[in-house]
Amino acid sequence: MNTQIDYNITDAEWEVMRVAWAHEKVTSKEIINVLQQKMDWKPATTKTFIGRLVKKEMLHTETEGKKYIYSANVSESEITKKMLHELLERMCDKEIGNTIVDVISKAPLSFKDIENLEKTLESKKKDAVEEVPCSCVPGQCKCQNHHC
Amino acid sequence: MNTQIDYNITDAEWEVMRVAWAHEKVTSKEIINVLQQKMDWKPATTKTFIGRLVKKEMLHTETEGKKYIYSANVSESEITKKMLHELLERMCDKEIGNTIVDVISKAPLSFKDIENLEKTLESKKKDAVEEVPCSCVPGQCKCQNHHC
DNA sequence: ATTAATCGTTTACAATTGTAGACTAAATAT
DNA sequence: ATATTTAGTCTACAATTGTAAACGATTAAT
Repeated sequence: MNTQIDYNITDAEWEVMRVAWAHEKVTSKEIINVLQQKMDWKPATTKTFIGRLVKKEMLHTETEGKKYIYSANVSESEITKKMLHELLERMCDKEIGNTIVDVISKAPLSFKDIENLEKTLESKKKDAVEEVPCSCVPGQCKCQNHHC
Repeated sequence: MNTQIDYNITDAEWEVMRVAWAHEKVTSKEIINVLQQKMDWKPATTKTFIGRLVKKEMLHTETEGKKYIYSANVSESEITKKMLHELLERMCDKEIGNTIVDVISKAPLSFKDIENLEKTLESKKKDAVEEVPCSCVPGQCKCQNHHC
């Protein structure tokens, strides 16, 4: 399908992508402006990141005359979810529940959000288990020593 | 208090920390063994990471005779939460709710986890808002253009 | 008492990331 | 038409990260 996009994105590149995500189409000038404000980056700096993102195929370019118009090739939620997933992968599955509890307790949520979350939990009950099994390699989790 | 620990941890260093977190106290030998298995790292490689973590004060060393015993200076949940927080910081506050919905729908959860989450949501209703305000810089979020 | 195995420290080195100037070609302004 | 701004590409360079060998001081084995 798509020629295997490199989904790895650095912090700096993320700033650029956020501008792309905020607009269907952007010019480099707009990206440069926004990041000059927010990050205090010199135009050249932003240009470098744009270039790297194009090479990685995270940004798509359309030629309009000789100027380029950029647009994101991957959606924000796609990338965000992937990063979140990677982070949760690093911990024992047993701890994911509590971790989400913590996230929720600190998150700014609307009533509607809470409602959606409740619904999600409701439907989650169908595939819930009595006890989540440990997902770690021996030596990288306490579960292997004691009883968790 | 503590002399300002560098909380930035790389992927490779994380692997080392997981071994430290799994034991109250560990020797380098144990860390090296686990990661030789899991990551196929040469002992020297693991040693490098241990050294860097000690320098960053993420790992504490106790001298027992002439050997060192390592232990984590920062808890796993502390670091995990911080990383999660940083990730969520990168997106518009308005989207956090939906993002958590997604996380939950993919997470392995026990009945007990679900119960805890429901309780958390319940208490969250107290400080829920009608509409979460956008948290973005102009140009980095659609909220500034259209109405979200 | 030597030899061999360990353990922590140093040094090495390529790849990635952050930061940006310089160069070149095209577009605009005068 | 010529000067100036703009936009994309190239080059640069230090810091961080991944990967590991080499070295020096011990400790353990023979």
